[in-house]
Amino acid sequence: MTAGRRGRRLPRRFYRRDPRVVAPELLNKVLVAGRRAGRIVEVEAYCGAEDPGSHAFRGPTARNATMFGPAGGLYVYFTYGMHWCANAVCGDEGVGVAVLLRALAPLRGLEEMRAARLAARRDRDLCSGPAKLCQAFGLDRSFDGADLVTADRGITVVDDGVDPPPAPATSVRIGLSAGADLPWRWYVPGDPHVSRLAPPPLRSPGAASPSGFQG
DNA sequence: ACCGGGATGTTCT
DNA sequence: GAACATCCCGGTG
Repeated sequence: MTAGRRGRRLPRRFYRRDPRVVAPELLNKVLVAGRRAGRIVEVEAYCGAEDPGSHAFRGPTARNATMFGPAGGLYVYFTYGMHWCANAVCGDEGVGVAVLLRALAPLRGLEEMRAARLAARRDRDLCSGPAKLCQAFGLDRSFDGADLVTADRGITVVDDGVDPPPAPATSVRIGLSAGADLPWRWYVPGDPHVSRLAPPPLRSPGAASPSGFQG
């Protein structure tokens, strides 16, 4: 068949670059897992040994091993005792860099997502956070190390013809202590499925008031 | 709308 | 023992 309306998978060379380049290009691509699909609207870059906020900052461990594997791998980790988060591994093998998938706009398989996300009162809350989207898609440890390029375990990222936003919104990353000042978050301006407009206000004397915009 | 706190357990010091 | 790339609920305005 043709590539079709579901789009075509991203080649390995797409991932095999600096995560700060890959991240904004992942915006408006589509994450597909089984019958569920969602458009990527928010991402963050994690930059390995040069990034104190990255799990890979102190080198390989059992937990972060996937980050040091081939580009296009899916790094799924467990945090806060109950949540899973998913990243697309980037760069050269052995480097330990990745892009965190932070929010999606649900496209297909909404019934399954609702069943997996009983706490979500509105559809816009199904995938509006890194752990929410993993819960909605049923992503857990069993998906760690899946290859997005070959749709290993049924999960992949496709391009369905929608370009990334020409002027993506940027901010510092959400929820970090180390590396909190690095502006490596990108999102689709105005999209209601983004997790938050701006990170929790870090109050400092004389700081300018944040100027977020979104309908 | 905007807070504040609790849940929950793996990973690393 | 502390930290943690989070989420949800219940308070208050």
